[in-house]
Amino acid sequence: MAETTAHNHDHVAGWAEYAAGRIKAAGHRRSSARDEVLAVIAAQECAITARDISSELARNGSEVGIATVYRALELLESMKLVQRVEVGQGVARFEPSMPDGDHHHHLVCETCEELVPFEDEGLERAIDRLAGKLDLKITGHDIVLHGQCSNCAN
Amino acid sequence: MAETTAHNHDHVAGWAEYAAGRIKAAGHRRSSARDEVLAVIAAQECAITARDISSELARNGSEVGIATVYRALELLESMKLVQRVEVGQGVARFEPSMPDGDHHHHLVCETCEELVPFEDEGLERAIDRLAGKLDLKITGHDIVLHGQCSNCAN
DNA sequence: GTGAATGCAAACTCTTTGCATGACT
DNA sequence: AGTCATGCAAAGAGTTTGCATTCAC
Repeated sequence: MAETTAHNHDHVAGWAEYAAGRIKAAGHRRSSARDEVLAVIAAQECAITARDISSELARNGSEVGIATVYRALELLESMKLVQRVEVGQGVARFEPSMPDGDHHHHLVCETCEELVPFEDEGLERAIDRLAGKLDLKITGHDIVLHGQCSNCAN
Repeated sequence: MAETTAHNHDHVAGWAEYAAGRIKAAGHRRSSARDEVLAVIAAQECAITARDISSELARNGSEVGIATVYRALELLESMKLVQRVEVGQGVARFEPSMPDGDHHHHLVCETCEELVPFEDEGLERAIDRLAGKLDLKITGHDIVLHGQCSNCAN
C-alpha cells in the first residue's frame, strides 16, 4: 500500500468541468462565483473547509462572499458532486466526488490536525459483510482514523 | 426498540462511581454539579449532547448551568472517561468510556437522525490489519454508518 | 482561608437566512 | 424581462470564556 497518497489530482482532473456541466444540466445558471468555487475545490488535495475556500478566493483577489461559498457547497452536496467530511473539529470539510465512486477515508493527525487520505479494500469488504449481517439498511459510511501523520510521527 | 436499549446499562454500571473516583484521584474537587452530570451520562443509552444533558438536569430540577456541563465534558474527555462522537450533525455527542475498552460504533438514521450502536469484530480486525499496513501511527478510529434504523426502514 | 468550580452572560465560531442588488438566459 | 444568484449583514446554533460568587478542602 505505498500508493495511498499519490493519487488525488488524477481523479480530480476535469472535476470542475464535470461539476459545472452537471449544474448547468440541472437547470442552474452559470456564474463566475460558482466557477471560482469549483476551481478552488478542484485544486485542493484533501477535504477543505468553507473558510479555506473563502480565504483562497480572497487571496486570488476574488470578491466571492462566504455565504455564496456555503450555498455552492450546499448545491454541490445535494447533487453528490462533493462529499461532506466531518472529523470532529467542529467544522465541515468538503472534497470533490466523482461519479466513478472513488472511495477513500481520512486519518486526522492528532498533532497538526492535518488530514491524510487513505483507502483500504479490506476495510470496505468488512463493511460490506457487516451490512449483510445487520438488519439495517446501510447507505454509506465514514471512517476516521486518529493518529500521527508521517511528519509528526517523529 | 426495546432490544437495543437493554444491553447498555450493564456496560455502564458503576461508570459514574469509577469516573468520580478517577476525577478525585486526579486532584480535582468533588462537586454536586459534576456528580449530577456524571449521573446523567451514566444513565444514557447512547451518545448524547451537552444540551441533552442540560435539559435532563433541568427536568430533574437541577440548576447546573450549561457551561458547567461543557466543562465537565471537557475534563472527562481529557481523562478519556467519555468519548466524543461526532456524526455530522454539527453537534458533539458524548458517551461513557470504560477502561476495559468496550468498543462500539454508530449508525445514524437518515430519516429520524437517531443513533444506533453496533459492534463488529470483523471491522475491528480490518482496522487492525490496516494499521499494520499504513506507516502511520494509529491511536483510534471512529466509524459512522449512514442508513435507516429498524423503525424507519419500513 | 485559599483556590478550584460554578453560574451567568458575553464572546466566538461556524453556518444559515432575509433582502435588496446585480447577472444570466 | 424575469428570475436566479450574489453580497452583505443579521440571525441562529453550538461552544468557550471572563468574572464575581460559592463551595470543597
